[in-house]
Amino acid sequence: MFTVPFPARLSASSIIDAAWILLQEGGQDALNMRALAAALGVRPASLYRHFENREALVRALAERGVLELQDGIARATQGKGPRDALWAAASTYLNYARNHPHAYALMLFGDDSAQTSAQGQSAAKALWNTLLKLVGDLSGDPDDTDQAVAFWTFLHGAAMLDRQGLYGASGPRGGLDVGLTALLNHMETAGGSGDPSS
Amino acid sequence: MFTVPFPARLSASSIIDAAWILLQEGGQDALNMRALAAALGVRPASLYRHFENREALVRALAERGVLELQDGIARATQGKGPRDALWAAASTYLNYARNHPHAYALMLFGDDSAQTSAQGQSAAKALWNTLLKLVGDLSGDPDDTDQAVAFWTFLHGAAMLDRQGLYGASGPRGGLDVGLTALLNHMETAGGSGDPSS
DNA sequence: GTCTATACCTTGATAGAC
DNA sequence: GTCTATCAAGGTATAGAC
Repeated sequence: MFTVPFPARLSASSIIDAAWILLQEGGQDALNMRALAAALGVRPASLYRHFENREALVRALAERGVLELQDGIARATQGKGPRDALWAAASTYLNYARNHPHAYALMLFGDDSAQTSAQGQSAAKALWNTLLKLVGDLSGDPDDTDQAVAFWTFLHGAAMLDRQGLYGASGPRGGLDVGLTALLNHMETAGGSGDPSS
Repeated sequence: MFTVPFPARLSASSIIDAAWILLQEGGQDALNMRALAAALGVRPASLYRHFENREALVRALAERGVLELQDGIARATQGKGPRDALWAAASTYLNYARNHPHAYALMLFGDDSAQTSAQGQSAAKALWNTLLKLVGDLSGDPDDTDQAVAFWTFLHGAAMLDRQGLYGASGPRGGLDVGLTALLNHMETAGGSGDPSS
């Protein structure tokens, strides 16, 4: 008579926590409703009382990842000069992507890993604004989209190549330092986007 | 009596051609054995006489993509000076990724889009050698791995962000030009990897 | 709110007739 | 070499009892 379902065994946050672990350890494939239910000691059907479907769950995970990464960047850049802040942001970004490869992919690619996804757009916008401000602090142009695009492009490329192990056994070596140095130098010397006429 | 299976309706190359179209139009999801058989006017089981399994087919497609891209770069850079050649290579690379987004992903990510894949490694190595040589021609160091890593990182990042539509409605704007300019300038001025002691 | 039970779908792949 | 027929495995999701 004390096996009535109170208090609830599940909650949105406990599900997200378990799902996050599954994602972290086995990627998207490991993140399925059966495995998730098993990890929580519950039946798959029970999950649908807390999340309408798998997509909603994935959305919540992506949001969590973006907030974590943004928070990490904010903390790493606090109190630093423009150039140091950008360097710290890059380092934080790449470390996060390396330590949470599946979450990083989930944030930017969403569910399918093809085409544009809603949470990908949202995550991208959030990260974009974060990086844009930092870049503006160095280049002097508070809306230096071109330099910010270049910076983000480089970071994302490094995150993805690293994630797939495509740098090979020797890793990126000094390539990331070299690239970042080149981009930051260019920001400092070039000032704005390079086309003041527009 | 003339419906005997000669001459064969299928061949490895006709299958690859059809698979390439499916991949191009619908991505990996559209590339399944049923759809492929239907596109060829044949039953799914018949495909297994020509490819041991789906993975072998994907491997062949990845190989085709790498060759196409390498060939395009070779042609675009031919007869150009070092800096122009690198610029042309970048342009060709990004155009290829934009025009064949699914094939590009297949080449570098392989089947699953998670973890390291065999054809990903192979494709990466092939592209790497192509880019390494071009970079060496500009920087002066024939084995300037750091600069080549930076260059490739940027290209891959641009290809992936573009592919996912994450640059937003306004696109990368001048960001790609800015980034490439920064990297090429750095190659010219910095000479080697920057650590002649190693 | 969780359970049992199951429907339903989409895959890749195979056996054996022709 | 292609066919019919079918299996096995994996997934999301729902109805209705408790």
